[in-house]
Amino acid sequence: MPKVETFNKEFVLKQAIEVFHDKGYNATSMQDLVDATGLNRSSIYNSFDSKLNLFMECLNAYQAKYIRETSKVLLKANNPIHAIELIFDLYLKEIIKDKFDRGCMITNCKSEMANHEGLITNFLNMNQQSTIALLEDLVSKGQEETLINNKRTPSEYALYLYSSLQGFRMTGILITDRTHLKSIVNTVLQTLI
Amino acid sequence: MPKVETFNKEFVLKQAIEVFHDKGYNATSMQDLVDATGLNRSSIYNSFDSKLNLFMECLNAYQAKYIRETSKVLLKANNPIHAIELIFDLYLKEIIKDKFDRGCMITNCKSEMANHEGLITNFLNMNQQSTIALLEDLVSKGQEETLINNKRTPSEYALYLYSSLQGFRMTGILITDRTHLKSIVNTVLQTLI
DNA sequence: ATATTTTTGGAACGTTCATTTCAATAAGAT
DNA sequence: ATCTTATTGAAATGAACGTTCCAAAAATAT
Repeated sequence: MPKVETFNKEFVLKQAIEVFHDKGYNATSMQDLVDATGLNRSSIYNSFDSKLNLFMECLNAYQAKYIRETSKVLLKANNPIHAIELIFDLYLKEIIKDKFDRGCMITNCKSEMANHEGLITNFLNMNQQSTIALLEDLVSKGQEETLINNKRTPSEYALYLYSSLQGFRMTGILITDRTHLKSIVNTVLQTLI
Repeated sequence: MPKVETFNKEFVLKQAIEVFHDKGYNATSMQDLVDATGLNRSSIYNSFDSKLNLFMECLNAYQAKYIRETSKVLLKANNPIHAIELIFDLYLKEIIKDKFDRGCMITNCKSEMANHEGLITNFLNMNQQSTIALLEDLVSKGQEETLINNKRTPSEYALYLYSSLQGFRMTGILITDRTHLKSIVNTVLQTLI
């Protein structure tokens, strides 16, 4: 059969993510996306149906990138508490790397769109659930190895860490000093040991 | 002299805050504000100059309300650590009370607009500074009274608590179960004692 | 080469946006 | 009563919004 998709979808999503991450959903216009991707308006609608759907694909790609990087980081961890530290360090690096100080795209999306768009709220709930599950697993193993104290259950510590991660990302929007950020991480970890 | 301002500015701001808090800045239209305030378009522009300026006034009023409530709560505190707990409890009540689960208007604004609008970024920096200063003062006193441990400096703990507060507000957008939320607060406090 | 299907370009769709304009109305001050 | 200023109503501004449309171009399969 004939002409197959010619543009690089991965690249297009990467460019779209940059805009959405910077401006959020509502402040991003279709023209912004046309400019950023280099695609024609029609091509965007042909391939992504709507602005919201393109945003959803960006969210998924953004999440997938973090899942990949988290998995990579977990392999380097000596033990569960070290794994948790490396996860925070991953975000710390992201904060410092981002020269526009945009925070986390998923956290920003939660703040902007949660409880307004069904698809988005569902994505956010799934993201939350899997993040907490990962953390709970790490805490559970950490307690088995007596590296993490037993003052709270894995479920409680997981929720605490999830909440701390979000706060960390929010803080990183206005505070980008490595020392200050690392101090937050250390204080969070101090709770567990 | 002649006709003095006739509408209730406090009420108008309260109504505008409801909309901005719910939808954020960009998703709120001038028509939304006309509908919510009951004011005429022209009257809004007469009194507030622009959408952005009205939003700034809303932010200030919203912040002032929290400063008032925080001051009230601090009077009830037996000691500095109790004061910190009461501040978290204040937010906990807000989270549970809000039937639309909108999170904190200032945190949302940070996520949506920080590092884009100068006036907003300035407001957010001031808000951050005063919040951290309050927390640092409480931690400092708590350490003097040996209610808070000396593992970290007041400045470090203040930043940690500030970050935790933001995370708490973000978490409260999707998790509104009192038990879970209270568990986060207790875990944060456990770090200090 | 021809048939088939996708991607393009670019204009156009109808709405909605924030903001302005201006004459009419209202009300305290003189 | 009259002057002065604020508020109102309603329409109009022009730009920008997300989305659609369609003919032209491109590219694979036959």
